[in-house]
Amino acid sequence: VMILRSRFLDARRKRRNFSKQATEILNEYFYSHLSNPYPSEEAKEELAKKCSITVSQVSNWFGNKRIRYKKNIGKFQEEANLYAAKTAVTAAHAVAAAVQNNQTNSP
Amino acid sequence: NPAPANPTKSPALNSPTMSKQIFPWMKESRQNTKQKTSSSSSGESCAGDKSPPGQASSKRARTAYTSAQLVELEKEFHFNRYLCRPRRVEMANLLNLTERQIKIWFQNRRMKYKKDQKGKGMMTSSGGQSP
DNA sequence: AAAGCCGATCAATCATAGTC
DNA sequence: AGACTATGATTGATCGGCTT
Repeated sequence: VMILRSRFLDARRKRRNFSKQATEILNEYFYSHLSNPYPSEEAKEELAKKCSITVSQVSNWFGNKRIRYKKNIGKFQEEANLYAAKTAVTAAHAVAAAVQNNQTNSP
Repeated sequence: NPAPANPTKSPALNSPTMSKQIFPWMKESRQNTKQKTSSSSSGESCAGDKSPPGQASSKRARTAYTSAQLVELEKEFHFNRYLCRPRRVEMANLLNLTERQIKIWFQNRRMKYKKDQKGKGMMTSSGGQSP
């Protein structure tokens, strides 16, 4: 009903995609918290700063991501593995650093 | 939803091809978390709540408000950010919406208003560009 | 106890950007 | 150029928590 219901009162025009780095950061967080991808307000603020976008945009991103992910898990399988591997490497580096640090100043 | 105790805390997923589980948030399509033993129309105090043809699910289809309805709602919102009960009943009849819908609309509108106010208010000294 | 509000989220949809 | 897909934003409606 009332097709073309408004045309006005719709400020969602002129949208721009986020930068590649921003999407990278958001995806990294999403897939490294896949068991519970619900960032706290503080986490959102931090992400917003890193991505140079607003907190609302971070919320929108996670909202869209969650819904679309669960709607078609298979479609994101590839992406999921990609980021899973990436964070695994990061974690490995962290562990390596920790181990080394532990050896240098140990009893 | 009591998240199932996660046995494996931080598995060292080595192989790049796996590790996909179906965590609880990926399930349940809303309107289900609370399964009371018996099903009954949610206690609504609003008159005129039409139950979907037949019965079954309460799909709560996303009703598309007409521009006329939105204009009236917006006008009223400018007058009062909050609605008193009598006025709400009046608008429900006028716009052919349930009291609940009016109430929800005002709640959402207040949230939107607050969000808008947040965005404004901080302009260092640069103007907008327009290529 | 019940009704309303808030904050977060969901889910459907809109409109545009990007791809082929 | 046009169809199709990806993606950011909007919004009616729900859920849980807290207040009146």
